[in-house]
Amino acid sequence: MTDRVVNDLGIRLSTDVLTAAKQVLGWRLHTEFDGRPTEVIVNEVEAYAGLDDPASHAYRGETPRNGSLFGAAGTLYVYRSYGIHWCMNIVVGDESAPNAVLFRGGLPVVGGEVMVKRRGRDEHLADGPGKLAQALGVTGDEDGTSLGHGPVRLIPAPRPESSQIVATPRIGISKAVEWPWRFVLGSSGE
DNA sequence: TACAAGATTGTCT
DNA sequence: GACAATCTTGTAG
Repeated sequence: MTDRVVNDLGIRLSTDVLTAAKQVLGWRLHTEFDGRPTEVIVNEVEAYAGLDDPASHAYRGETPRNGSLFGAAGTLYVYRSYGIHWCMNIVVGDESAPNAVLFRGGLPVVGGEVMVKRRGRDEHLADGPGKLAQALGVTGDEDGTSLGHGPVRLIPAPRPESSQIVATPRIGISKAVEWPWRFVLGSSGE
């Protein structure tokens, strides 16, 4: 195994981005802003392999925009999508391998009312990367914070059976679209 | 300095 | 099913 203890998190996470992506499925994303906690179970992710992945924001090297990607493992990378939405990633590589796992969706378990208020609707609360960030109240202000002790935390959970993990091609990208690096827990994604 | 593209979502037809 | 919204970054001239 290539697992190692991730900075600040006190958890073991593989440095291999594909393995790490499958590891975080079933884990919980917890945020707390203004004393209002929210939490979801991660059920959809995508892997981005930094310098080796044409679809990754890190592919062209470090810029002010993607600087967090080149930070320590366990760092939260938040970027603006299409000028409107925020999307959340966890960095799982290191300075030389800016790998990241994109959180694409989750199941609300805590703070449902808060998420409904933030989203302005009571369904489809977190079934997309932009929706997930909005439901959890995450914005660019949280970019670069630690998922171990920042306002956004990742909580490990027992790993689901591998038979419950479905691999499919990634969505919404124009490069390396055929790589099956999107992982969905159960059959909820398709 | 100007322009094109992007890891999306919500609304309208 | 098709398209508009919206803004930051990267690239070309």
